[in-house]
Amino acid sequence: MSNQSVTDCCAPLACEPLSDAGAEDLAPLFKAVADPVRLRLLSLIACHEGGESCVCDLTDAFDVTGPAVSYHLRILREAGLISSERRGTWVYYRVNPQVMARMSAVLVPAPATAAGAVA
Amino acid sequence: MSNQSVTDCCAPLACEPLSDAGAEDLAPLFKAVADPVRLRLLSLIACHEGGESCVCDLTDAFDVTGPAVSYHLRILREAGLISSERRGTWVYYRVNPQVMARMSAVLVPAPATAAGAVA
DNA sequence: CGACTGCTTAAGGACATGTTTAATTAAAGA
DNA sequence: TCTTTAATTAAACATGTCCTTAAGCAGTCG
Repeated sequence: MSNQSVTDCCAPLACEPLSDAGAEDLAPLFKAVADPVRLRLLSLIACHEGGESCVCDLTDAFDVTGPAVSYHLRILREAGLISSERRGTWVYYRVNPQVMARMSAVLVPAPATAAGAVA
Repeated sequence: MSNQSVTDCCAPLACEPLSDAGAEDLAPLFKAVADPVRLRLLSLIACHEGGESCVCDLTDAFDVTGPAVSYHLRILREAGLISSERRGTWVYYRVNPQVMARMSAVLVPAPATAAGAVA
């Protein structure tokens, strides 16, 4: 009830027609995820022990140069999907599960005509 | 058990590190959805009575030219998110719920350390 | 301080996206 | 067949995306 603005701005696409504003709001999130490198980065961070990952780990994990990794992390960060924290020399990233949940919820297919579905 | 290749090629991002192949496979799906016009198209089709929608309805529904709608529908179709069928003069589109479900499932946040989660 | 590691920013260019107008195909009807 | 409506395709152009190399900034350690 508190932070519904983050977790559910929009009903699932299949429930009610998405408004123009809702679409403009949602599209950048999916755009951030619409890249193989960023999908893997997101996954690596999410799966990493403690739920966070150092950039150096990410850079080592696949065949992408340092600046490219930085670039993609910035895209994800600016979209709100991940957040960064510097601790000493290293920078750690962790995913924002609320945003992931919101994206996931929006894509859920038609709710199988469950009880009480009015819209 | 039958068509798992469609519905769950990849575990949720937060469950196990996405492979390179998995990322290349998934990215085009999100790319297709990473546009405000396409998000609204998808939503309009999914919500429309009977689960399908004529192109003319879609064109009328918002401020986009015919060719632009055709372009975006093609992107969605080639990504496998929707399919088209011509009936007489009109062409009807409907969404493919399996693909939606797959995308939704991949984005689901960490499974709350449920029982038996081995990955 | 000075050199070093970790990461980000900047500038550049190759390639992809999304829009427009004009032309084209597909079906229906007089 | 000729017109009309529905929808797609083609060509052209403006923007955006993502990579690379080179430079910059933030910390650590000797």
